[in-house]
Amino acid sequence: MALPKVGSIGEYIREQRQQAKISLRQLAAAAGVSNPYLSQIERGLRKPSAEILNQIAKGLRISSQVLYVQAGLIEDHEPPSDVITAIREDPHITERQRQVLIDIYESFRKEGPAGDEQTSQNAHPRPASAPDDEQPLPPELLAALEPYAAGNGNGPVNQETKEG
Amino acid sequence: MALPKVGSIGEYIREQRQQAKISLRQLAAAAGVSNPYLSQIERGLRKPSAEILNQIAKGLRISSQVLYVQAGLIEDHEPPSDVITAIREDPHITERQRQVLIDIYESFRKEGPAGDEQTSQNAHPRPASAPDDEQPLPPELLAALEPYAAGNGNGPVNQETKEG
DNA sequence: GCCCGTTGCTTGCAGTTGCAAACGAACTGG
DNA sequence: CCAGTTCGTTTGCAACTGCAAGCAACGGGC
Repeated sequence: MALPKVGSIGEYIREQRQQAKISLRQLAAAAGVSNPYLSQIERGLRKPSAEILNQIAKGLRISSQVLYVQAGLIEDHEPPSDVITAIREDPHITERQRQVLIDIYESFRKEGPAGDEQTSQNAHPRPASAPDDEQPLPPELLAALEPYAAGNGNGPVNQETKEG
Repeated sequence: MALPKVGSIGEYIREQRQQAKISLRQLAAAAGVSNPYLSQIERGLRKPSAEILNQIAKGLRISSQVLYVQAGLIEDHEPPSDVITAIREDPHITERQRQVLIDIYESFRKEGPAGDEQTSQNAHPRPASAPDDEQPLPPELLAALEPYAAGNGNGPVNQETKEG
């Protein structure tokens, strides 16, 4: 995270644009906004909305989140060091799966305090290619997890709020 | 179709608010916006800016990112999974545990993409209600995980490589 | 009947976003 | 010198956000 803290979102955009060696108009075209408006944004005369910000991020080929954080529209993004938070916020898994993952993680934390096992913390970790071929997981273990994977079976998940 | 989902974000907010069992005005106050404006947002008559969206997310106690994705302001494909990233960067667990967690998570993603629960993203994990019938995890399952919990692979101060 | 508090919705208005058009400066080349 | 292009900027205006104020409906207490 060697990015210098830029007070203004506009300066950051301009920096990124100049690093990419593209003109203001080129970025404006790529982002789908007008050149004058982008000029004003970069100089801090306008406060772009999230939609525009998202388009600019696309045009710059950078993460929207990074830009949002720069704009102060997103909290400091703590996930990088908080597995529990990431699991809690993941919209792709069911509530049941969430709970199972958290439980397993916590049991791991209790089992073995790994001490100082530091790994390379890259900004873009590789997807799923481990250099050493560890066996993924025994099928029996995954089979044991399956009933949890589907939540409570087939009923619509609604057991959450059982307090009228 | 630049903004066809203006309505969906409002619906989502309303769902989350009603799940949290708070009134429109209460959320408006918690989010620091006016009640009429929140009403218009929920009904899809207004497109809230990212700033307002962030405040509403805070008032709802949900992640800003989740709301932004719902609003279509963040591309969902950007982070393959914040959970994976968080697991990979967690220094408290061993490499072995990391792999197990990732495997389980990915198996969950494959198992239950049913997509029937996505919207009930559990805004308030538990305001102040009694815990329901979610058993943490059967001990047998944790027991099955134990051999993986201690798997070192690279522990500097540890017994030598005991292949499991 | 009446009053009071809460719910959500509608209305007018200031302030802002975002753009089309036009501008001056710098560079190319005839 | 003038014509052509590209650069970032400035200007005037339509459209929008976001709010203060006010509205009708539901329910409880006297």
